[in-house]
Amino acid sequence: MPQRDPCSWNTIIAAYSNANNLVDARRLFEDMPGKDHFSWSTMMSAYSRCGLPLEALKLYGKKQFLMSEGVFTCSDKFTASAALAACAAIPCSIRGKEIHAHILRVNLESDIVVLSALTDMYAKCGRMGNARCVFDATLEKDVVSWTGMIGRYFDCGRREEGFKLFSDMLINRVRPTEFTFAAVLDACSVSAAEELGKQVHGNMVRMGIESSSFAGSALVHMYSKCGSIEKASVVFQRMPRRDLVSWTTMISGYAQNGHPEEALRYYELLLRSGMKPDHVTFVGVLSACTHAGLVDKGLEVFHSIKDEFGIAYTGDHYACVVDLLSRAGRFQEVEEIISSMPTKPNKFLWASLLGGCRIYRNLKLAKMAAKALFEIEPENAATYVTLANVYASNNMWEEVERIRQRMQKKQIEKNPGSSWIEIKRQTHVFLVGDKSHPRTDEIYLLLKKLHRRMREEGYVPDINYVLHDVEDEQKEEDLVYHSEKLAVAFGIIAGPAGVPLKVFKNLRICGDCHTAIKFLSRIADRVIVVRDSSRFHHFKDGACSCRDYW
DNA sequence: AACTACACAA
Repeated sequence: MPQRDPCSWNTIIAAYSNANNLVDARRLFEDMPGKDHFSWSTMMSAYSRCGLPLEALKLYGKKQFLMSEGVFTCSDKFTASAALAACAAIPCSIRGKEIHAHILRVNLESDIVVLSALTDMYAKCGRMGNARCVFDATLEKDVVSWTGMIGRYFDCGRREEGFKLFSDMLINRVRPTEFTFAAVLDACSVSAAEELGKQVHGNMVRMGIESSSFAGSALVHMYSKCGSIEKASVVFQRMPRRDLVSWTTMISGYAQNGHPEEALRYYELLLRSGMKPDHVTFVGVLSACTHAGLVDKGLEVFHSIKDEFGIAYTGDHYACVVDLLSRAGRFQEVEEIISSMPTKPNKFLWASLLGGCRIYRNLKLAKMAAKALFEIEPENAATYVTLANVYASNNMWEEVERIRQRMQKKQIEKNPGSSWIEIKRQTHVFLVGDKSHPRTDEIYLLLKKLHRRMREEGYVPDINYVLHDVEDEQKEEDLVYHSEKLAVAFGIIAGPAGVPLKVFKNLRICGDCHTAIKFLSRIADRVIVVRDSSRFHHFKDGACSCRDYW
């Protein structure tokens, strides 16, 4: 190679860094005579991007030392923001505060990018107050300053403040980018605020940025999570460029919304388009097989991950395949998979297994799964309740009582079940037996009336679910007033006619409610969608999209 | 050259 000037050294270091080839980038970096700011910041960013923020900070320390030796005469904003980004990747980093102090000393606090990085660092280290101070102190905020702060509010669940800031941003006439919309739409997805999401979609159309694959995927995701799979599909069809994320979003959306065959069809289309699926894609495909009860197809897909696509299994893949097998009662194969795993099963794998054991009353494996779960997350009430259910279904009532006592002693409280429904952009939340809603009288009257009709049509309340559900301690008559039934009844009363009712629940839907809502969908002639903690149920004409396989 | 970054089932 000919004699290289600093510029060509840097070019090659940057090329290696961009290819995430840290080894060669670092080798060149070490060999380079007269490293400048560019070399240092490029190397640091590469470490952060590859998940090695501590290495980035080590380099920053070295550079600081060289500065004190007089090698550098001035500080550099690029290096400073790279250092802040590294701190942001380390939760609770106190190094960030030191770097902040240094930035103030060398007068870099007027650079807008440094300020964004600083805001982000504080927020990601859990210091929302400090982050907001820096944000407020940023004069001439640009779209990145706004988007970053908005996103951080959503990250920590401060939804209202995030939306408020988004509207402030629009008032300040800062034009959002697809980054901004992605953050806002994600917040809509989490809370299933479809009306709001729709309005945001409208804004995007007006600004002409809905069709990029980045923002388009966020839209597909939002509509899927709100149970509007048709709208998700329309957005997907209209996207001029679809990347792997778009496809994966669509596949998972179909899987969750009770269209496993569509999910698998889109997986085939994806393969035919020549794109290569990644580890996330397979989570969606496997969950489609699980929901459809297509066990052998699922196993075929599972094996293809490694054999055909050469992708290493993740803990999530193992959890998916155990879910697939457990729901089908194929415990022999579950045991084989667990013993062949190179890593320790994660909590989701154990929870899936425990869930399957409840269906098939498999006490032996239930005990094993519960034991593992008690170690991983001793505070989780669901483990106790499910294990108690397995004992109950084996008529081992003393064991059930023992678990109850153990929970009491450890003061483990069950997560209260709640359901909610959005009507005219207002969210109405219900707890079991809730009488706090202003229209409680109408709701209870309607439920009583519907209950009588359901009985006439052959509905039998399933008292088993008094025990089986997480909301279990209710007496039989309380089944009628489970939160999901209250929300559905309110939807029938207050929701616009002819529009599907969409109810959301923080826990899994109760089995009796599942049966009852099937009847309700026919009697009230309504499409009722219930999104519970694990999936969607689309009820129509007395049947559910899950075909009772859940 | 730096800051914000869409997909995953329990």
